[in-house]
Amino acid sequence: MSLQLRPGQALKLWHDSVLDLVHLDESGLTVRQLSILLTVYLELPPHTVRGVAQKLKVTKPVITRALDSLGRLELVARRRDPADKRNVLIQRTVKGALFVEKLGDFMVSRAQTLPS
Amino acid sequence: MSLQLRPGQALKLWHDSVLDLVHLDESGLTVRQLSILLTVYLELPPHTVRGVAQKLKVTKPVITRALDSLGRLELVARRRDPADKRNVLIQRTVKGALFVEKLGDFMVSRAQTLPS
DNA sequence: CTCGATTGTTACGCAACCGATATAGAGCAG
DNA sequence: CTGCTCTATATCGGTTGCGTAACAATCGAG
Repeated sequence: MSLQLRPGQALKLWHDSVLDLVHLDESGLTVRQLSILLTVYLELPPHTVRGVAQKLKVTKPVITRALDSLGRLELVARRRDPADKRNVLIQRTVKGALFVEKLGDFMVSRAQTLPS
Repeated sequence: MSLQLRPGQALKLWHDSVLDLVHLDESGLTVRQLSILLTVYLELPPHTVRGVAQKLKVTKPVITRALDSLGRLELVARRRDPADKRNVLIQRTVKGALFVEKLGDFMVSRAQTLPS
């Protein structure tokens, strides 16, 4: 089953949710950082720097720097891959999980207030 | 009529849409800039610097700088208010309208591919 | 073991953003 | 006109992000 959504609804939903995110902004997140965060929390592990870089179509240093920032905020963590020590595994954190969960709740409640 | 959306669906929809946005990224938009852009195009004019600043709960210089950037990208335009020349009216542009429209289309098509 | 390939990080120069403060221009009450 | 308020912008120092290029660590084929 697919979700039917008209452009006007979609944009309003995005607008409202982004506004919530800006208000929640203890962080100063970039669109890229947000994208990385959601990728790590929504797609199946394991996540490597290279893999995420390909997914976002950006260079690896971009991911490294974003992980520095997200790590400082404790929204994600890094760990060396024991199997192949060249790899870095991007891991979830409690704080990050709560943050993402809050984002989802915002969007759900915003969706309920959309005009038909 | 409200739109029923489960948290998992909402987050996946956001993830997919943000990913599209990052790919479309000729711009390097900030979450704040995106928020301003959507506000200008979705809410009723007129939009002033002060008004948008209140809406986003940020200071006015933040809006001024964001308008500099968005103006450089031709996504919005500025005009002095003839009635009260202290005000600056934030106006829409063709390029900005197309950009926002594209965002809406992305989200609509992403919504259709959501699992139920 | 050796060497090329792969992974992630760091270094560098540059541009953009931030918060806070100061400033310039316009309105408005008296 | 005078002074006070309001608007938006300019300025300052500091922080952060970017792209490119170099780098160290690790793997794996031969």
